[in-house]
Amino acid sequence: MDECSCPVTKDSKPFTIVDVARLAGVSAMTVSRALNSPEKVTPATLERVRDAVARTHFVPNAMASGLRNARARLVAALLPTLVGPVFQEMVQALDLALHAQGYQLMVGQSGYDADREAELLRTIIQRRPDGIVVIGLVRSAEGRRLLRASGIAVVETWELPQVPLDMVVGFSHAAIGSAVADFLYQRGHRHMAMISANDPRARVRIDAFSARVQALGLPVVPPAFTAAPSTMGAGRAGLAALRLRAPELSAVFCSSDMLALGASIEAREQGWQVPGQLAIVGLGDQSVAADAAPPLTTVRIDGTRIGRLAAEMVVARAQGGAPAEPVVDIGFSIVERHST
Amino acid sequence: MDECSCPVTKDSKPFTIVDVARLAGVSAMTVSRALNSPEKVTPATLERVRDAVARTHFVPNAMASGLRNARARLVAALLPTLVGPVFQEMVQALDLALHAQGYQLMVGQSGYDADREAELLRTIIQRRPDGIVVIGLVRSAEGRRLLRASGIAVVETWELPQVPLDMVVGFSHAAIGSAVADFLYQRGHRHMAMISANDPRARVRIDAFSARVQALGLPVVPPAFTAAPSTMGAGRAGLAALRLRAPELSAVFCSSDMLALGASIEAREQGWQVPGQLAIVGLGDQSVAADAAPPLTTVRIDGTRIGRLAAEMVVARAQGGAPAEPVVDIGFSIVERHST
DNA sequence: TTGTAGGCGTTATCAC
DNA sequence: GTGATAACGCCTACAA
Repeated sequence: MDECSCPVTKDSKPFTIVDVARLAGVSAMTVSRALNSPEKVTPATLERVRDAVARTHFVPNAMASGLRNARARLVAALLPTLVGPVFQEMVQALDLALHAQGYQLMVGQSGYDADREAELLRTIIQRRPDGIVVIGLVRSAEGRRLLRASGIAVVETWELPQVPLDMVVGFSHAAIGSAVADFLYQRGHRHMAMISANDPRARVRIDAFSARVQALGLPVVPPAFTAAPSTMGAGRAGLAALRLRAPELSAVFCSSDMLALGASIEAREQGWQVPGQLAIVGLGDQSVAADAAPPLTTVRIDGTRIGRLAAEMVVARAQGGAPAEPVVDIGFSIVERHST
Repeated sequence: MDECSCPVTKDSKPFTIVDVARLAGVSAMTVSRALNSPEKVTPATLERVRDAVARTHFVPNAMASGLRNARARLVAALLPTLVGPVFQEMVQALDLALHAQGYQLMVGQSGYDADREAELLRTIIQRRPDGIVVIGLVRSAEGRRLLRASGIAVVETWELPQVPLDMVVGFSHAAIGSAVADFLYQRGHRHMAMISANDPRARVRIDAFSARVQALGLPVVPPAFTAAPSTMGAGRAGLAALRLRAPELSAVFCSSDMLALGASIEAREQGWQVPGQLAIVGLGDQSVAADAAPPLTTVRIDGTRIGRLAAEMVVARAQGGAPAEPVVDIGFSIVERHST
C-alpha cells in the first residue's frame, strides 16, 4: 500500500506543472487554475487534472510561485535561542496561527550575538518572507538597516522599545522589576535580591528592581548572575551564592521559573523553610511553577497571546492592510501561590 | 547612525541585482559573479559592486536563485511539537550544523497527527528543501508517498524503523525498555512500573519493559499514562495513581526527566524516601536530572549527536554524495545517579 | 472555459 | 574579465 505508482526515479527531475498538464491533456495554465481556483474550471477538467496530480504526486514549486507573486507565504522568527521553555509557548502559538492562514514558519537563533543577528537577518531576508517576528529588539545597527531597506514587516516582541522598528507586541520589563519589589515589600520583606540571567531584558528588570528597593529605603543586594540557559542547577547555585553575601535575605526574585524551582530545591536542601524563611518569585508561569512543592509565585506573561498577536499583525500587513494597533503592551500579572 | 541612506520608500519594490548593476555601471552578471565568486572579478570592479550593494542594502532573492539552481539551501525539520525540552538539544545542534554549511532550517510541528503530518509535508515539499529531518517516522502513507515522489533526502530520527524511508539516525526504544527493567532488577527491585506518555515510541518502550518484567517472573503493573506534554504535574499525578494501584511499588521508570522530577517531588511530599523506598529512573538526561535533589538516574540520549549526524547526512546528499552510513544507531546509556 | 505570451530575479553558458 | 541570452516553474493579463 505504500508503493509509489509514479514513474519518477531517484535522479530524474521532479514533475512540473507542465508534466501534469501533458498528462491531463490540458495546458499548464489550466492546471494552475484547477489547483488555485477550482471553481474556474469545468468539473470534468478538474477531475482529469486532479487525477494527473494524484498519479504524479505533484506538489507545486513555491519558489516559482513566490517569485512570480512576490509573496513567499513565509514568516521568519528570530529567537535568541531555541532551547529553554521561555519562548516556546509563543513560538507554538505563532506557528499555529500562521499555519491556519497558510503561512509557513522559519526559525533562526541568534544566540544573543549582534554579528550573528545581522548575518542571520541577511539569510532570512534572502527568502523574502512576508514578515519577521523578532524576540526582543533588533540590536545590531546593520540588522536594522537591512530590515528597513527590505520593506519586510517586522514585529518586535517581549519588549517595548522607545524607537520601534515597525510593529511591537511586548511588555515592560522595568514595570515587572518594580512591581515585584513592591509586591515583596508589601508582604513584609526587607531583604530582597535577584537571581538573574544577564541579557538586556534581564538587566532592565534588575535595574528597576534595584531602583525600587533603594527608593523603599532597603539595602540593595547585587544580583547573583547565571549563565544562559537558565537551569535548575543555576538557580541552586545562585541561591547558595546570595546567601553567602546576604545571610539575612528573606526574598528572592528569579528571572525564570526554572531558576526559582532550583532556588526552592536548594532552600529545602539547606533546611530553609519556603516561604517561612525565604520567599521565592519566578518569572514566566511555566507549568513547573504551578506543579512545584510549594507551588511558586511567579510573574505571568501570556506568550500565547504574544504569538497570536504577532501573527495577526504580520498577516494584516501581508494582505496589504495595517494592524489595528501597531504597538501593543500585553502587560503581565503576578500570580501568587505558596512560595511567598 | 541608524538612518537608511537608501532611496527606497515603504512601497517601492526592493532592489534587484539589475538595480545594483546599473548603480555600479556593470552588468547584472558581473554583480552576480562579484557576490558568488569574487575571485572571478577585477578588484576594481569588485570594489564598485560592493559599494553599490552597500548603498542599496541589496540582499539577493533566494527564491530566484533557488529556482534557477534547483537548490533551495534549505532544510526542514518535522517535529511532533515545538514545546518540551526533549527534542530541543537535537534541533539546536541541527540548526547550528546546517548554518555552518550555509543551509537554513525551517520547522513544522505535526502534533502527533497523521493528517496534519501529510498536509505539513506537502507545504514543506513546496519549498523544495534539500532535505527533511523527521523526528520519529513518517507514519502517514500519504506522507511517505509524497516524500518518495519528491526525491528529497529524508532523515528519520529517534527510531530504528524496519523499513526506512531513506536515511536514519536513531536508537532502539525496545532496547531501552528492557535495559531499564534489567537495571532495576539487578538493584533488587521486584515491583516496578512505568509512568509514561502514550505516543508510538513510548508504547514500544512500555511493551519491551513489560515483556522483560514478565520474563523475570515479576508482576506486570500497567503504566500510568500521561497526556502530552510531559510536565512535572503529570509526573506527580502519575505516581499518585500508580501507588493506589500497586502499593508495593519500589521502582518507577518515567518516560521523561520532567515526569521523573515530578514523581520525585510527589514522593517526597508523601514522605516516601527516594531512593530508599522508591527508586526513580528518568529518560533524556536533561539538565534537570543532574540538578535535582536527589540527582536522578536517567537514560541518556545524545540529542546533539543526532542533530549533527542528521545535518551531515542531508548535506552529503545535497552535495550529490551519499552519507558514509545511511542508517546509524547512536544507542543510549543509563546514567546512574542517586535516585536509584 | 481554456489557451498563449511574457515576466518575476537570478545564474549557466557561451560569446567577446 | 565582462556581457548578452536564455531558462528555472509558475501565474497575471489578455486573447480566443
